[in-house]
Amino acid sequence: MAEDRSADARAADARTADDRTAEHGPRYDAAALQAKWLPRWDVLKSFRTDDPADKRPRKYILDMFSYPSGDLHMGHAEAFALADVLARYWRQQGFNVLHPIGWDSFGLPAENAAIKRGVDPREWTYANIAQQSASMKQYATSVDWDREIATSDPEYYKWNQWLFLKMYEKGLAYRKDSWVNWDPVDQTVLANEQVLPDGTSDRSGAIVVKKKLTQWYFKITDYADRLLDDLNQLEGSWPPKVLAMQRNWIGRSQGADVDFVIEGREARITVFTTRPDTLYGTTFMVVAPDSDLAAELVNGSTDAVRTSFADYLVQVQKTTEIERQDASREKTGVFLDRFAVNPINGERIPIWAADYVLADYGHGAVMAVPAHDQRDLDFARKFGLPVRVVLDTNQPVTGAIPVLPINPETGEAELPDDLAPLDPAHTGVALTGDGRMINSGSLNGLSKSNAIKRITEQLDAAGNGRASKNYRLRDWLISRQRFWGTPIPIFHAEDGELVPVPEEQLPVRLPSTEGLDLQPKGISPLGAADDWVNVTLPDGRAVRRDPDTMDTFVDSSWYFLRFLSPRDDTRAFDPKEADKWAPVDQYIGGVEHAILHLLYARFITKVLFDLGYVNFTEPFSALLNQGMVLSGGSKMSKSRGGVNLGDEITAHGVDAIRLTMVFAGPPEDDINWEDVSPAGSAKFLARAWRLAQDVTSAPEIEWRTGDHALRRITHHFLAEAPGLIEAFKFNVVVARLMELVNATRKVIDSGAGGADAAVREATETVALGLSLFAPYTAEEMWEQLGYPPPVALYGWRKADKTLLVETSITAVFQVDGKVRDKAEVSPKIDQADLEKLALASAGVVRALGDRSIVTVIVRAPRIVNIATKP
RNA sequence: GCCGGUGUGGCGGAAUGGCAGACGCGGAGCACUCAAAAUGCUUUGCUCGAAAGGGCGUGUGGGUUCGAGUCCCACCACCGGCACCA
Repeated sequence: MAEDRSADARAADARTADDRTAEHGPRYDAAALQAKWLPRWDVLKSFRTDDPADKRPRKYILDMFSYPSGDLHMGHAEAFALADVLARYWRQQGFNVLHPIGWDSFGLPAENAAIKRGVDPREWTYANIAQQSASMKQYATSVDWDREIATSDPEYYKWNQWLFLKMYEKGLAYRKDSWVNWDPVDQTVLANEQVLPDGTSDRSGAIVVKKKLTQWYFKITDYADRLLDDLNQLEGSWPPKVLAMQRNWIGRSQGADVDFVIEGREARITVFTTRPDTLYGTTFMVVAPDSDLAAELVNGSTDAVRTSFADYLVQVQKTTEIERQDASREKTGVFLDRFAVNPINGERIPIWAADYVLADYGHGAVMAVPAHDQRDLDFARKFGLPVRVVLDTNQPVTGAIPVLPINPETGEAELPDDLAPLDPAHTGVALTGDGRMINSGSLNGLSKSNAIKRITEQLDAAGNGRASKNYRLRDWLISRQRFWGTPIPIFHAEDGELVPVPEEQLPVRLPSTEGLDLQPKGISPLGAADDWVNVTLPDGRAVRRDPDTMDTFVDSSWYFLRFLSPRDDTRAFDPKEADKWAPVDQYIGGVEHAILHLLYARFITKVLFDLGYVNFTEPFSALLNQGMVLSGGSKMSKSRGGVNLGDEITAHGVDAIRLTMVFAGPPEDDINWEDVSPAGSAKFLARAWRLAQDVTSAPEIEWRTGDHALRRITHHFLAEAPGLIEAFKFNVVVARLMELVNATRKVIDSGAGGADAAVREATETVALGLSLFAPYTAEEMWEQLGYPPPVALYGWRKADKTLLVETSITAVFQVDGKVRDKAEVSPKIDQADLEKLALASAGVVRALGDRSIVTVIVRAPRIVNIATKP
């Protein structure tokens, strides 16, 4: 083996060995660096952004603020490391960067902990905030601590109440009595967005039940179209997944409302359908059994129907949400012995009640077209209802309108022979594809989309239908029957009148918990705070305060604006500051908020736009979803154990943990902590740090005199890194830094030594680059190199273009696409010379053998490919 | 079922249509050491071969191209979201 090694390598072996025994120099000590720099940075306050005269361009970099439920964990460590890279990067690029921090400090965990320990939620919350902010400072996030906010401060939640009142004025906050999601463990209502797909609460994990209650709602459905359409603006700067999830959640369907006359009922029943083209194929109607409509229709029916319906309703209400959503479940239903009239052909169709129709979507009733809708077909086959095909899916959509065979007896088009085998009545498979209309009067021959257009016009003209849209999105239920939240600023008069709390009386502060039982019991604990809840108005009326608190997602729906003027006690935020800084240029957070928080924040931003407080309609111009940190393949949490951030920091140092987070892979990807090496990161940091120890030249040294090859590597790094950062390829930047460190090490050990100018230049570049990821190490290096702190405020250096020009290039010679030889050539070599060189090279000659050349592709100076045949 | 995403060494991952596997982890060997740790150096896709040098190789199958991890078509697998939403 030893024979293969170069003389240089052996010399290096010997030298490093000697150095180590001889020197006993200082060792890299992460804990010591943290202890040294943290207090100094505290004094410097380098990341304040409050100078109104600052003329630099601005960037607003924000990570989703954290819930102070304990100390920081690995998930925070990843998110904050990533966001901090961007904040520090843009600062280096000459931007005035706003990177604030705050605490989403209202909510159930504080309240539950308070109940458990018998203390005020305030104590628990603010103790946690103190602990987390200390950890965050140690973690060296480059934030402006002067702008720190906590949503549980009255100075903050006052403005939640202000926002509520504004929305109330505009009719966007309203009360209604409705079926709501009820969490039986936390004893509070939940928004739809907080119910997981398996029907459990996202907080407590309890199976959510339905309860009929009067609650406060925000009218987010008024904004459904804008929330959906404006997603197009975010295309390319938000993750496709989040855009898809939001679109899905809003769930807009286009179609038509169709009015059906009901026998024995004055008012018509309107149904929503996305397939008005199939109106001729409607053979029955279905209403949701739990709708008011069903109850009313049953009332007007026979005793027998009333009995069977009552039984059915009991059965339906016993069904859990989870069972109900199972599409493979057998269809159930009862005939109501009532009839509707199809407006297009006057046909009399029976009305059924069945739980596959939902009371709170559309109008709670559907026109059933079994031939072209699978659910209707399943129902029709179960209960022996007729199936009529009105769209021939065998016919091509384009081309001449086919001539349809007419049955002379009925005068109707017959099912074409080739369609008969597909008859849904027999196959049980609905025909949902496109084709040509049949059995549909004036629609015959039209394609699906043309028929939809035509029939909608016809219905509209006749006054019994119109184009219509429906949404999956529901209004946002914001009341919570819990203590630790923003009180809703409304008085209830005895006659039921709602009296908004006058703005000048805000904030409506939470009372002391003294004497209050916070134990969840289904009604808000605030209702029992007699002194607080009972108020006499100036006009002498005795009123009661609304005892509920707001969903904490109200707090987080506008907090990014509060950071802009965090101490302003005259308004929620200063619109002038909003003009300057907002919207957020880069938002960073977990994908778990893809719908909840992001949808609400987008909604409130649009409301504030409509109210004239901001001049933009989307709060977050770009979004990055960091992955999760996993341990043993599953998400880490306090209950499940896993890796503890504090322990990791103690073992490897803050810088090594931060570096590990960014080096692990692309930011969006999950990190399996077992797959990465914080010890390896620490080793690299020590290597980088040692470079600064070894530099012996003074800061004034002339770069140009240094090692040329190393200078080229340095300047390639300077040229390449910014693009990589902006593409979020932090891991690649770290890799390039490692290469730069390795190259510098080599020059020190086996080249010009620590006095070389290029060694200083490279080491300074390492410090500047490293300051994005490992602030302590970078700061220490910077000081060692002879500069005052903070390294974070030194600008990025421009690459010297003359050093980027290649002087020699490795040309690759291929035969039939396989590399057979290489040669060092001038970048200016011309095509003919390169071809000659290739054809003459030993590797090419050997590979060619006696094969004959078909073509030679030359792309000077990089590649020659010779295509051959035997 | 619909929508979004991802498939590259033992592992994390890199690669404007032009040398696949940068950088790191892990492994192997060596140096230093009484020894170990730490550190440094060398090496490391699989495979045939003593070597020189071959063959294979980016989920599968096709296609475009002188040339495909990258572009196109059709699949497969996995992850995530939605789903009796008319």
